[in-house]
Amino acid sequence: MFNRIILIGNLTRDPEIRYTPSGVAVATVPIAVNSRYKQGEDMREETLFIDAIVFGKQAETCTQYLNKGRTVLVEGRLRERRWEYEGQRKSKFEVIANNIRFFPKREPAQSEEFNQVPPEEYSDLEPF
Amino acid sequence: MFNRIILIGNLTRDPEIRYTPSGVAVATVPIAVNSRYKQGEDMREETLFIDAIVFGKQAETCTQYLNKGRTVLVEGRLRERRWEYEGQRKSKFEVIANNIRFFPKREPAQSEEFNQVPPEEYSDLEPF
Amino acid sequence: MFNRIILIGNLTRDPEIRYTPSGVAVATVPIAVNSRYKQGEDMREETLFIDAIVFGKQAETCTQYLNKGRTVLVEGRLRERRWEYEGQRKSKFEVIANNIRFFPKREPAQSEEFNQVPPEEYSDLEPF
Amino acid sequence: MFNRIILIGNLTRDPEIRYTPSGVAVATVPIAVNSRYKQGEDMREETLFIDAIVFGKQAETCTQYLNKGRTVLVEGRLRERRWEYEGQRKSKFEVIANNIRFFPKREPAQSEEFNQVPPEEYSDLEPF
DNA sequence: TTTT
DNA sequence: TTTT
Repeated sequence: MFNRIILIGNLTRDPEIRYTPSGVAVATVPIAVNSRYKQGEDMREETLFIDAIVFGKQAETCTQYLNKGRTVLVEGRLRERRWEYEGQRKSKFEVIANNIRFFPKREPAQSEEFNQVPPEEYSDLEPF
Repeated sequence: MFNRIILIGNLTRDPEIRYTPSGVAVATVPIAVNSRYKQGEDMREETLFIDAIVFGKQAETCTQYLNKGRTVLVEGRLRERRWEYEGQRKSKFEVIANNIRFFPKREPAQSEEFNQVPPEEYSDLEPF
Repeated sequence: MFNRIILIGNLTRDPEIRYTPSGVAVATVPIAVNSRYKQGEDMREETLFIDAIVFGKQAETCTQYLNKGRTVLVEGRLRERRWEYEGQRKSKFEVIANNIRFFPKREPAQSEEFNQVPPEEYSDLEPF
Repeated sequence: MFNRIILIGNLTRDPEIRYTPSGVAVATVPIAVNSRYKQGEDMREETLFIDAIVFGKQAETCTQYLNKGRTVLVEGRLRERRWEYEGQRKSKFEVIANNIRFFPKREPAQSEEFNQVPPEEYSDLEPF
């Protein structure tokens, strides 16, 4: 079947790296993705918080160059990881990344936003 | 920023429809997305279960034509809905769909699978 | 930067395979992608014809299992190949595929279309 | 079927706007998308030049705010437009955009590149 | 637990 | 015809 997700967001913390028993690097890159959409008449904001999981050489590059606040594009597949903890069923959604790209560091003065043309595509959507 | 997800999966139940106070149709379309990927030497299978939320005329078309087992392509954005229930913090990931497409009904005899070439793209990935 | 294209279409001919000097298999998979969109009041149809270029083991699998009429999903990047021929500048757009998936063969009797809900997302678009 | 393309690139010229007989704004936004990929041992660069076609209010926003050199994300579908000119068959590939986003203006001094981790995903690909 |  |  097919499972593809593409996100652009900002790191909410520095990446964390660990290594599998077989020695593969695995980085966790926690990001926030801001969206705006129309809800009837007014614009809503919403933020998605999710971790990207990055492997191998890319994991090491992430740890080396990225830190809190940086903007990245992440491409991969969505998965829900499930486990038990003290008899509790736990679950977490993550993006298993096969591709991550770094956007230029933002200049402190450069407050012009990552601009977004009003998303007409969503104009019929979003009740709740 | 940017938040795009594209999934192909099978309905795990019939869609459910409801209407917002302002009369907009909202359908919940629960799907299962099967993936295969290499983990070191062996192939793993994994299934993502998630609801697509569809609005307006598309919601009505889904309810009318789709049922359990049907295959769909869903395109939209990922969001985490959060709420409180009896003092508990709850949360659920969903796909807010701006586009849904129906695949042909599978003939009962036609058991040939939605085929998938071994995803070389993931060959370096996936420790856990 | 970022260059991603995802198409679902039907093969217009059987795939063709060739091998690079270094022995890598390269398959050409020619597809037709049908779209419908609103133009003002009426629905338009349009078909995109393009070749997917597939490498390695996937190229061999394509040649082995696919033939004219089969439906595939292709994911990759778009590129324009340019060359000279008899003093003429030639060019061709292709999808360099990193992923190709096979849909089930359609049963002859099963004429129900790969259905498409009217794409509200394009409702404001498309003059020409 | 399904036809989706997502590109991030730089404007090679200022956008141009025109209006259809029915008064809909149509902007042409010409972009260059740089890619790097491995070809056997060495890294190759390649640039895709293509026009994004943007409609309605988004067309006007593009003309107002974008100019040569700016970076944008474009999402839409690929199409080949065909016509005759002086007995010659002409054709042009374009992206019919349903979504365009503006990236921040780059500071002149800020020469740090839109960074790209070596795309392991393409490591098996690209003979030619 | 949250970024801009 | 090309951007960084």
